[in-house]
Amino acid sequence: MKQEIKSRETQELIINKSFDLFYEKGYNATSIPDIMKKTSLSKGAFYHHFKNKHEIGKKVIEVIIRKRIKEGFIDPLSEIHNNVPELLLDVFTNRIKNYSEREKALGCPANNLIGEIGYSEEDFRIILKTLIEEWREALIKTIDIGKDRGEINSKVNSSSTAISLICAFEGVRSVRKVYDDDVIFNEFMESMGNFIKNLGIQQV
Amino acid sequence: MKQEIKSRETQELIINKSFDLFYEKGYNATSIPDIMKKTSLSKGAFYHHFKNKHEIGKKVIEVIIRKRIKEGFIDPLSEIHNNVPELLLDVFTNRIKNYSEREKALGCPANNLIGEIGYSEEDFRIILKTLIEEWREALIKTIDIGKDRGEINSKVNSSSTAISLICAFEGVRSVRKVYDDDVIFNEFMESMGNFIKNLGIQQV
DNA sequence: TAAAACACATACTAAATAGTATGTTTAGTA
DNA sequence: TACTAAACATACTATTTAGTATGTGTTTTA
Repeated sequence: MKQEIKSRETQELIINKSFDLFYEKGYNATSIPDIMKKTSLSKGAFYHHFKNKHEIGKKVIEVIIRKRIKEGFIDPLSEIHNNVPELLLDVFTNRIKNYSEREKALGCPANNLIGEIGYSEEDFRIILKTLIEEWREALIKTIDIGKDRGEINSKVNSSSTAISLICAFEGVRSVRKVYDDDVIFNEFMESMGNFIKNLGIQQV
Repeated sequence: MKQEIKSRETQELIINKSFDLFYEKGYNATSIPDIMKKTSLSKGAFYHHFKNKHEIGKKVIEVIIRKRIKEGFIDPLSEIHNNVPELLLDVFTNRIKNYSEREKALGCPANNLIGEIGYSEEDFRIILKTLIEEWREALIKTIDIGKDRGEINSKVNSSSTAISLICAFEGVRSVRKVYDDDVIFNEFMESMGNFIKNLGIQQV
């Protein structure tokens, strides 16, 4: 039993440090020695727990990145007692204000990985797709609730709106990376705010 | 004279092949031997014309990526005889339909680079920022013309709208990378279309 | 309590990589 | 026509890398 706990702790340590480095330097620019230096463990420890770099990449996406999306963007949608447009406004704009400088400068971990992988890492693509789909489905549900309640115009296409919100959000986090100030975020929030508010207004 | 021409041709060849590989595999995953294999030239040729990998990275952004943004997104905005919302609709949605499978799967080269660089490549960041700024300024001008002509609501914030258009567009191209079909593009275009159309409608 | 299994550490290999040093050929020049 | 320099090619170095093989102490189990 003691061994099992130790093993899991070590695995978690390696996964966490891997995420930190992938986030900071990117997947390709991070080596296994890099990771193990951060854990203060040896290379033997890495290869005891994981088959290769590709596998830790998958684990990082499946565990850490998934958790971040769930806790940061999906779970907050359950605060459904709020008015839906306000809820969306909160998740997609207000939240940005609370990002740390590090998070602003480094952007979205999932999006960075998407940018980095080409045709190459097909496995990563599939997992990332699943994460986006989960996010999208949660958003669609929320928008549909808003429609039922009359808070969102019934003519709004929930699915296309959900995807657009995700895309726009991933887009700013990406574009913000090349800036060194918050101008882009502020301008984006204004426009995004209008977009969300318009979901509730009768359109032509 | 003959030498100068040869030299420039070789440099262009190296830059072009570098772009192809950066686009397909990413910057970090592309090695100089990789590049030179594509050019059928030797390593000596590379280091004769360029100082190191970092320098070819800068050149690729400054020359190729800049040209792509200019020709694909800035120059078309000069077709100003068109109605501005329609012009935007064309540049930001219709254009997507004409992308090759390769371009759909690989996403936006500029955005991929942004995703890949962390704090690390500060030089790249600065150049990419300049490109985005040029794009944004062109968009602001276009939107302002639309306002003057009464095609766009005067209450619309040109600057924040410009950034949002760019962000949303970069966002879809990124998100599309994890999918293997055009559903995301189609859904995005619908929602983006509404956003652009709303620019012309009196808002509350 | 002996032995098997586990959780690592250490030492190594083989390949790839950035970059250099030194050719060799061709084009410009005095 | 002799010299120089540019445009490469070839050969090499030093480092980093992924991955393996093998060791050692600690649990777990039979």
